[in-house]
Amino acid sequence: MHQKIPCKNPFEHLLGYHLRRLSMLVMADFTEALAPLDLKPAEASILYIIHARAGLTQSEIGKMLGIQRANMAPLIAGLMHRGLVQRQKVDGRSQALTLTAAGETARLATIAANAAHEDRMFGTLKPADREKLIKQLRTLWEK
Amino acid sequence: MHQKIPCKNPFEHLLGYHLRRLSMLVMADFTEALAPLDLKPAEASILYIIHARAGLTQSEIGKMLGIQRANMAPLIAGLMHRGLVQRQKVDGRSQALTLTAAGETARLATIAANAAHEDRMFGTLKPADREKLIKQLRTLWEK
DNA sequence: CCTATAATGCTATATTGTATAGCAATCTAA
DNA sequence: TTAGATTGCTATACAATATAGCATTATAGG
Repeated sequence: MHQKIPCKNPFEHLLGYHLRRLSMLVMADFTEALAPLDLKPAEASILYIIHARAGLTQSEIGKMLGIQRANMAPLIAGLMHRGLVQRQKVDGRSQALTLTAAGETARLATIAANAAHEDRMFGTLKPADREKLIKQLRTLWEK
Repeated sequence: MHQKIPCKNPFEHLLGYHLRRLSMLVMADFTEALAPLDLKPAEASILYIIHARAGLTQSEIGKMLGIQRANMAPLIAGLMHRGLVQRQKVDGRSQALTLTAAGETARLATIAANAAHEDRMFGTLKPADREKLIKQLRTLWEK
């Protein structure tokens, strides 16, 4: 038998625990940072993607972001209704998505909000550590 | 889950993005690892805490885990109904919580499941990197 | 002591994010 | 040509979380 060390916080040595706590904190701050722009995180992500890869269909975007087809429908409908996104028939089913001028304006605003948010959350890390952390996290979740 | 489409990813340089993707992946695996034990992550966490700090009230546990008083009530009721947790009056309001024998058995099972889960998720990292990562994440979310 | 305030446990309800089922129209491949 | 897959969508279900309010009890100040 090995010696047991009394531990007040039983999660102290669990990576998953700290990961989740930080992730929740960061998401809360991100949500708050986007609120003045009247955008939810998922909506902001969609604007990002459409800008980077204009012409994708909403199903493809959903696959990239891990959002179901069924849940993409009202999201895109909302963005279109607000004039941030427009679509164009590709064939009888698919519709290519692009940002409107207003959508691009909104995207630029979220870029700024996001940068401030990242600094708020991770500003205490040196840029090199920040970059290294990104690489570490990415290799852990990608494949 | 979802298929990954080759793309230039506008989130590549965002720490918050990778943090969230990894956190979601890890939570999904954790939930799956606990499923055979018929425990949800929150329930497992509660067993951990009660073991480490027997005698706490459910409100205090809630504060430690970030769970509202209102949401603790059915959680604790469920654990008691399953005979994993018992309580004892402290005064007219508060009740001190302790694990039953069955609760301790369940806790030990989750410890094993959790260890396997952490290895599955983070096993590619060297122990030193793992420890460093924990410290980094903790300082980012705590205080 | 008495009383105002706070804490505890709880119910009921709302909100949110996400998951499932199924449908009509359309495309694709055998 | 036709079986099967894909797209967009509606409706619905579910789980986690948030809010409001209540009865009981504890605590602190006068």
